[in-house]
Amino acid sequence: MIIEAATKSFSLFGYKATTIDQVARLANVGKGTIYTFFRNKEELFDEIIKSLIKEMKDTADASIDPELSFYENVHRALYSILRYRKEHQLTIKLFQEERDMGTPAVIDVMVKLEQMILKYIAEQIIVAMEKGEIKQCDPELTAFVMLKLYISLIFDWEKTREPLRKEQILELFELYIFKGLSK
Amino acid sequence: MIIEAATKSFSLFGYKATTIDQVARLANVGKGTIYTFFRNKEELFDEIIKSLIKEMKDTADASIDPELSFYENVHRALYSILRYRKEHQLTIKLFQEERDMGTPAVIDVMVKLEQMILKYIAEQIIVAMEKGEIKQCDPELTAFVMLKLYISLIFDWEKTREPLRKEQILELFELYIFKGLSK
DNA sequence: GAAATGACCAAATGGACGAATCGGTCAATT
DNA sequence: AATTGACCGATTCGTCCATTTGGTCATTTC
Repeated sequence: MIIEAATKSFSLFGYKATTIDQVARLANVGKGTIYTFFRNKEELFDEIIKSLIKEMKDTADASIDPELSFYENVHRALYSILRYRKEHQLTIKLFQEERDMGTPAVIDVMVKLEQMILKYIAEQIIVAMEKGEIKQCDPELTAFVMLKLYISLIFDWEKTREPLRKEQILELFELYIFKGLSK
Repeated sequence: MIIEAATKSFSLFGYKATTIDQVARLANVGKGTIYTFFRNKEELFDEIIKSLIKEMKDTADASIDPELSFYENVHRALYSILRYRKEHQLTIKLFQEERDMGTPAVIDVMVKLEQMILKYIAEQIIVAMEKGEIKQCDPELTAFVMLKLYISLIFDWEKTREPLRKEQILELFELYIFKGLSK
């Protein structure tokens, strides 16, 4: 009940604007009860983020299709993960709070989230290299480049221009990262 | 004298923290004098940014060597332009002010700066396509991807990891954008 | 007697409001 | 005709103090 109430409140109001009193009220428990299960507000927050990360990972895993090529699978996994930022209440709120207020606890969590995504991609890259599907490269750096390219295409491009369609993003991803511009 | 004093003050204190009184004092003129040459604070600022842009353009032009390949020239031009952000007092200050305070006038200017860079790269890309050096692609979008990749490699990567050397960046740029990861 | 509770505390936050500072004007001066 | 700084309204700053916040713990509950 506490986790459910806290998730709802964090999603609606963000980390800073969520008070323990409110979570206790929403969860129909006394305030002290929360502190028998969580050492403090941040630990409660971390617990919720832990399930969020698990959920994202599962979604990404589910989006991968062994029949398809590596680059298409990376595209699918990345796309499904990054859709969270745009469509899930909690991640939207946290993303805004990080940008607008710079709440330290939120920054911490967003860094963790990015690290998890990078680790996930890097693992896929290592497998693809072992299979001989792609050239030898630094997995960490390649994952970083892929993620940044995606974020640019999905979030930054839309700030000033017409949003790109899903297939367009796939094409661009293929063109720039896999095939290369050289003739 | 006014422009010189204003440039110094903007570089040292940023846009918001620079007062017209201070510029007048530094320039050894009365405050009213400034308003006979510039309609307001923002116009004075824009004038200074105009010379900054010209300076950046000249530096980029100078860094291009017709003997070298297209991708190496793009790398050189981008690298020299982006070095401004790291080494020039004024751009450093403005970059910080945009990130930390979100001063509207500064955001405006930084958007203009980015547009100028994108336009510059797009022009280079169009020429390279005409020469048949690279595949057909959307110049605007390609310029966008190149710039974002560069910014990621030069600024974002360094936030949490060992900075990349110049040659490393060149190699990565070649690998991801030009050759592609596919075998 | 273990778990739950809410009154309680120190610390952080947020208005309220007067003082100070800001960008910009303009009559007086050079 | 060009320059100036006193001056103006608007915004920001600093300093209160009342309120709220995260967290504790003696008391109550089952």
